[in-house]
Amino acid sequence: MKVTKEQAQQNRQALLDAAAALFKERGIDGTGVADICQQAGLTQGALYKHFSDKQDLAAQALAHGFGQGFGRVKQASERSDHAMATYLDSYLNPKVRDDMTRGCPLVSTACDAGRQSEAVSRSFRDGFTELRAGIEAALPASSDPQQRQALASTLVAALVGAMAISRGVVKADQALADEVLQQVRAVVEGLSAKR
Amino acid sequence: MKVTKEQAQQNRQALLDAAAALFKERGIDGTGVADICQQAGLTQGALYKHFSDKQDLAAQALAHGFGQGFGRVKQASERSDHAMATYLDSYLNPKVRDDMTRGCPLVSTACDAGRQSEAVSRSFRDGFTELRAGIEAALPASSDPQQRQALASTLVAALVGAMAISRGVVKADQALADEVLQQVRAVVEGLSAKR
DNA sequence: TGTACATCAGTGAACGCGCGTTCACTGATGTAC
DNA sequence: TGTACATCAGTGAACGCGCGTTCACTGATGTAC
Repeated sequence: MKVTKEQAQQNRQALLDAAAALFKERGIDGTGVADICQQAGLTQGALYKHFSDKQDLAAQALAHGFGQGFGRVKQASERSDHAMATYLDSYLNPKVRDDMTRGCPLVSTACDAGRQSEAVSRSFRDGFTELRAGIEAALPASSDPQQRQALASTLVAALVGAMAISRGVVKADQALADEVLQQVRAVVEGLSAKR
Repeated sequence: MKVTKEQAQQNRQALLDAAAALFKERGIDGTGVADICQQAGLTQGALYKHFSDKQDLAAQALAHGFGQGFGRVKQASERSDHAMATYLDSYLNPKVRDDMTRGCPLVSTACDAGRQSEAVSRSFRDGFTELRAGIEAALPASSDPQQRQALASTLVAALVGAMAISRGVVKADQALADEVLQQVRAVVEGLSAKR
């Protein structure tokens, strides 16, 4: 039956929430639309009233996921190195590693994104450039703006890589998974404070 | 019909070759066993005479993929910083980015590994520790061995993250994808030469 | 404000398809004598 | 060296299942008068 406009919008958000979480947890190819609809409390037919197909949902869910907190490096009011330390704690966190649902979409879909549609790639790019800009802003001023952005790109790559690797090895070797997180945390903090 | 022992071993290798390539290209969840068997020139039944199930094949194919070249940072005979430069060229290469088949298994399965069996995680860990040891050996001697390993972990994370990000954004923005590769290459080279 | 009705978000069953896995069977291999 | 036969890698068809997507239908919403 028909439903109020507000209810329809709420249902749409529920689908995006469920999709964002499940795609992060199980991957895009590893998640069925039935699971998403069930978690959102709707039937499968309803999904196709909001999204043209699974790829469209994936692209919008990825963008939705970025909008939920990982883009910004905390408040600009704090001192920049302290803000960075806080951000690193929340990013390279063992608890976040063990609950993919809570992690940065950049990590969960890093490999997925290259294998999906161009729309998914666009959402992924937007998420990356936003995060890189946040990291760059938290870096101390540099004489060479190009070097500053290059460093920001490298730090983001290190964060994403470290979390992906930590997740990859954790089932086989939890000590190593923790070690990688700590090591990268220390090195990245050093690099972002320097100068 | 039965086949010589040598032929059986050859068929097994063909399955591992096909699986390693296809899993890298399309992901573990995105690849069907039928595709693998077809590429190896065998029927699906044959696969189960060599591997207990798809997870077993995935774990062994991942290990097989690491054995094909990405573990070692070139010859130890070269000067260490030159060896590193050569390695970075081959690793953070736009052509390798565009042909996942040729890339490092660590990148292609970084997200997959966390979602698969413990056996897959073990293969992933072995590949990571091997690559990290290679990078560490190519680093200049340091007074603090712990710092040296931490730097090696961070550089590997940066390489893996950079390639994954470059692949993620390339469909939407090729210039950005190339830029990330170059920026991370420059920063990593600087970090690995220093001191 | 009250009534008539077009709209359309959501339902739920069905579609064809490809998935991972199994299994009875084949027939060359390679061993036992 | 020659023969008999157990072994087993590989075949190919079939299994049940869950996938993404479609569609005729429902009925409350919200608009037109």
